[in-house]
Amino acid sequence: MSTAAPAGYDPHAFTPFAVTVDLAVFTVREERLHVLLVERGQEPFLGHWALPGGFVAPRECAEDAARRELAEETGLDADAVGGLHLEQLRTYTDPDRDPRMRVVSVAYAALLPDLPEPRGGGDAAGAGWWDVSAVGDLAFDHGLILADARERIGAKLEYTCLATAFCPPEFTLGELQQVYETVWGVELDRPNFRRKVLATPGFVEAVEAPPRRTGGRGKPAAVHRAGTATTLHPPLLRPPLLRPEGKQP
Amino acid sequence: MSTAAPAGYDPHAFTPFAVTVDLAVFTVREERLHVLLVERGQEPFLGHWALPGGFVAPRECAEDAARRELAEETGLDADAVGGLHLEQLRTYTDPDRDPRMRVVSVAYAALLPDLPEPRGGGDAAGAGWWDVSAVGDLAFDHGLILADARERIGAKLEYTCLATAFCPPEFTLGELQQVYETVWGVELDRPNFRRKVLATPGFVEAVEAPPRRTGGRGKPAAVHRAGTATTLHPPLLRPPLLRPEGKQP
DNA sequence: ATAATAGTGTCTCTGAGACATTATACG
DNA sequence: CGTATAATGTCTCAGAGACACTATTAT
Repeated sequence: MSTAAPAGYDPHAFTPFAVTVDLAVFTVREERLHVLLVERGQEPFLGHWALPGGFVAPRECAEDAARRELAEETGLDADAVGGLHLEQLRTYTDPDRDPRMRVVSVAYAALLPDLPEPRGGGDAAGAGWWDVSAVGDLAFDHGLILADARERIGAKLEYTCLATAFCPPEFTLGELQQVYETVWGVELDRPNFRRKVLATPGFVEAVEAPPRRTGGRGKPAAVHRAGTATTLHPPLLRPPLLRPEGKQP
Repeated sequence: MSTAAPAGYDPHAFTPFAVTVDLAVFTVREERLHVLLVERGQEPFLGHWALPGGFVAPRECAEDAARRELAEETGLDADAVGGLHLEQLRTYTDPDRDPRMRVVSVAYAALLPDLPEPRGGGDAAGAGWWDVSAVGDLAFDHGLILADARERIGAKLEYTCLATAFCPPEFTLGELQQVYETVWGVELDRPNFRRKVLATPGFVEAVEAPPRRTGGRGKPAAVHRAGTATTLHPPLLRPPLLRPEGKQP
């Protein structure tokens, strides 16, 4: 833009890039955080696991591309994918992140309830849910993207109502608490969690229905739906864990 | 990636995009939030104001491109630009956001102290600081980017120590408070603000120096430097303002 | 009965908002 | 002196952590 580089705005002076989307799709299964991975069927990184993703089409915005890829990978129908929360995470632009060519990738994170069918895409190379703490090295910089996505999701639970996106349409407060505990990797006090959630208008609303069994034993839990609120005021902060109180006076 | 779209990973099947960076560079001048804008010297949007930015070079990551553009626009030397906080905001990918061709833009936000020299780039078309509340329509989707940047900056002040980036190397607590009040558009209670800042270890540290004049009258304020902490626990939340308490049972 | 899970009540402590008071400069 | 700004102190209330206790189911 400066006079020293007037070519900056010259429409013929640009370098062509490929633009892709990569998806970090999370769910909670069996009290563990899981992420959707696909096994690569081509070089580079043939046989390695990677985040699902693909190229952005010529007349498509990145979010539409992400929804399209998500529908392909999970087998969810377009309506379901159209309604769920997709969060743009960050864009990864290291010149060497793809050995073939210059590719910048816009990363998205998505949260799904535990699907009865673990995968939907008829991908020959394989796809499936992985416990995030058991994920090894991923293709490209997808390990970095996955780490950023986990951090972002954890932070978002603090000040948004996003946790309900991990739950089925109707859920118990225990299941909602399990989401927080799984994503944050901590245990929460049940009475306090309950008090906080119910004290936030619009976070959840009670469902007038027969209470749900919890697998057999114990008192059946009341059933709730996600409310209309999107943000938490005040936030539900993660317990500080081992914060070293950095004092050096 | 699914068998229905195997071309997705074909390195010759991608659509070429131009990739740019756009910068929302903020400062606080005269108790108002200001943003750096440049006047466009070419079509499209000739004569309109826009955020500074430019194309990403062939072997450059987006953040390097942003720093390069920032140095060109502000006239800061490379060392100063290399040290300051650049925050990747979002990537804008609407297919029609640039009428000339398909351009995706990675937006960054930066915070600067009030510079003695309002601009540095010898840009013929003009550049300067604008009061954000007096900014009219901008070129492309830069109005949207600017709005997103303001929101992000405001949110970041809540849970990070970023506000010191708006201040010169040495500053008073009154100046720091002014940053919060300017960005948030609210008035804060001075004793409470002071208590909160000083109670956060590593946010600021006192400078052993003669107290600074405040323009003449009144008691001189003690001088502080930015500390080593980067996050605020617990956060310094914006006053809820007019939160309508959305209750509809 | 006991075990297991859901839900309620209560005490306490921290932190923030409101605001009075004191301190130190200038004129 | 009066005025202006910086800094300290105090009161109160909301919200969160800890935890005791009650309720309702299955076995």
